[in-house]
Amino acid sequence: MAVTLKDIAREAGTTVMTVSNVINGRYGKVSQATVDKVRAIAEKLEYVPSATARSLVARSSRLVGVLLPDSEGHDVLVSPHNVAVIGVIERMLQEHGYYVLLRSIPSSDPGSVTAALRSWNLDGAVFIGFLDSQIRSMRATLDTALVVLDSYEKNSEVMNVRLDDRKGGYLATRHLIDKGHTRIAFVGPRITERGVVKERYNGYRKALREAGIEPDDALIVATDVTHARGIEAGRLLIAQHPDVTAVFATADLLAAGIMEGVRAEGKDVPSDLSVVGFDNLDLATYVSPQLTTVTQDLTAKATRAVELLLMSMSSEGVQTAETVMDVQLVERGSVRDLRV
Amino acid sequence: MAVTLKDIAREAGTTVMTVSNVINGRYGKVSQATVDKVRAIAEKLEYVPSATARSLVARSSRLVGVLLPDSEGHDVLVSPHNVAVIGVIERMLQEHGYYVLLRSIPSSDPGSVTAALRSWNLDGAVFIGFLDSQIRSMRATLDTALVVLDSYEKNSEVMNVRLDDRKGGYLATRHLIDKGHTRIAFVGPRITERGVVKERYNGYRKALREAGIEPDDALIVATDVTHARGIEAGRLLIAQHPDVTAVFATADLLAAGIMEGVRAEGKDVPSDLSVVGFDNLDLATYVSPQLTTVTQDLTAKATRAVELLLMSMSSEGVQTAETVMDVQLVERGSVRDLRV
DNA sequence: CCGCAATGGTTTAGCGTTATACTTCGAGAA
DNA sequence: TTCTCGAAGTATAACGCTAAACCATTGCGG
Repeated sequence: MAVTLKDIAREAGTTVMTVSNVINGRYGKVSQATVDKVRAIAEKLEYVPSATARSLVARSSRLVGVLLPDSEGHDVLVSPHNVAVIGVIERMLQEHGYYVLLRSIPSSDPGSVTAALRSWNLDGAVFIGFLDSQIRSMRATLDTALVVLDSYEKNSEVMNVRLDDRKGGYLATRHLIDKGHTRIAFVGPRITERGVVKERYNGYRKALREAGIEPDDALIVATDVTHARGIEAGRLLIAQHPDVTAVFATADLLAAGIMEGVRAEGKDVPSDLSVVGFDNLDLATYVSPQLTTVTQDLTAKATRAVELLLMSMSSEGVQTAETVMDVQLVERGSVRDLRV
Repeated sequence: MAVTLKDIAREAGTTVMTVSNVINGRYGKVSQATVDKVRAIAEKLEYVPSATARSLVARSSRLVGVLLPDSEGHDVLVSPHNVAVIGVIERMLQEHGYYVLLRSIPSSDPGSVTAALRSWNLDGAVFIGFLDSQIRSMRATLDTALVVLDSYEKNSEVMNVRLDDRKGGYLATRHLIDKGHTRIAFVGPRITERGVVKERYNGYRKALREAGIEPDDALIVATDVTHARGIEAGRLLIAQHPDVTAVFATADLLAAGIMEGVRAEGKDVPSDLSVVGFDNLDLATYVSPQLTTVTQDLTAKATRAVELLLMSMSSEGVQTAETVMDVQLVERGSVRDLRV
């Protein structure tokens, strides 16, 4: 039995409404004496207002849904990247008096789960790592302030915060070119019509073109983003592309695998093959040589997402459809300078 | 404006109560015709019951708090280990119709934040990765079903699910002994009065003793659990303990660092030094040689925690004070067999 | 054709809050 | 003296839902 306003009112010999006024600091209508008495009693009884009752009358729950694709025990929540983002989001929202409802969404029928969420009268929601089709289906059932992370849909309906992946791809490739490389492979998931990979690929092409190098489709290795597949890719490059001196991998996991694959073929990184990754996971500093990679400021990204959400919730009429976060190259030891 | 029972009732020409009965499948009191009509309308209007209103009357929120220590951007939520656990917990609770309220708790004054959580009338809570003092302070302000993960307090008040760390330490050390090692170092955080490290250390001692080897305090290296510190530890071992042929590290991160430190000194794993880790992170298979390590079944652990919580919430009067999860050794490539 | 039960509802009240309108009391202005 | 006004409350209703008690109509055995 939680303590309610009623309990305090009874003990203070006043009405529920007066107690409510005191608790909420609406002192205009209450004498100092009453304020003090009520406060003392509330303190003594360890009163905590009921969030459910409040949301009911306020038509606002102070609840923000953070939704992730359900990955059957792997992938998205597990990605260190997203985890850090969630941590920052939670802390920021907490600071602003919001609570985070964490929810994994099965890839089949995402709409049904979002419908369930609607029952909580969310003030806002953050979607992390969803496909565009899923976003649409979820958006349809969930009607709140919304910020999406890392979507590539040109959907002006939702606010989106994403990386400048193209620049990332450009930076990585450009760096390799600057170090004298000309035969540069691209290793990543299959390139689709639009999306992260496509953007990174575009950056890669741009850097090549700028340097007067014609992109060669034979140097594209499509593979899953896992360490094991990285190893395969590394071996394959060594075995079948002796002319290739450098690789741009779209993920550190892949890059780390490639490094190992190269070693498995009796060659070495960076002397026989230079590698640049993407993400700057902790892992990048655990491997040896340490991985040169493209990094993003996760905190900045999460912060931006929350800022947008907060603005949108306070309905200050935001219309920043898309925020593109900057990206940087971190030079470490996995690239060889061919010019010396 | 969310659709309410009232809206449906109006459209169906009946009362709110009847609609409520239909929605909740209490068909005893309703004619088939009415059931069909109401359902059709509810469907059409995309009615979703208000969770807040329901919790208010039901005195149960279907909400479970998952609380983590606030780590200022690092440590606990970030630990891949906990992340996986949270994922499993969320999924299981979701299956049982519960929602997860994720909350990071500042180490200073944990009680104040838990008080805030009380406002949500949580049905249950899971504490992950807290110190005993924090657990006590939080327990005091939060009055729900509770399961704690990885506590070492002998606190029969709360249900606790933890690893068999002692066995882990034993298994790791025993394995090294079986492979012919006798000078075995212990690398981990400082050993405290009680806790994870102490347990693992006890297992280490037990294995040594059993083999007739007297534990030598000189072989204990106390250090933080980071990759960088692992490197230092590895170098130190090579430089100052040439007689040591094997190490048990209490964390994979540390073990991976040690392997690199060894290499930095121009030596090799496992030929010059054998290494066994603990945790079986993904990382363990990314390093080369792959790391022999102690593994736990995270899914089983999370599952057990949720089972206990569910039982406790349905107040079936559980009193399993402590569940100790089993642990296993995974043999990979970081241990040399000295007997051959 | 009365009484009684089943069928299919409706009404009332209450969960813990808050917004809004209304009351009471005393003091100062007209 | 009456009128007005501010201070300090109180009373009522509403948020969306459910439990529980309360009708109304029909059908049927006695």
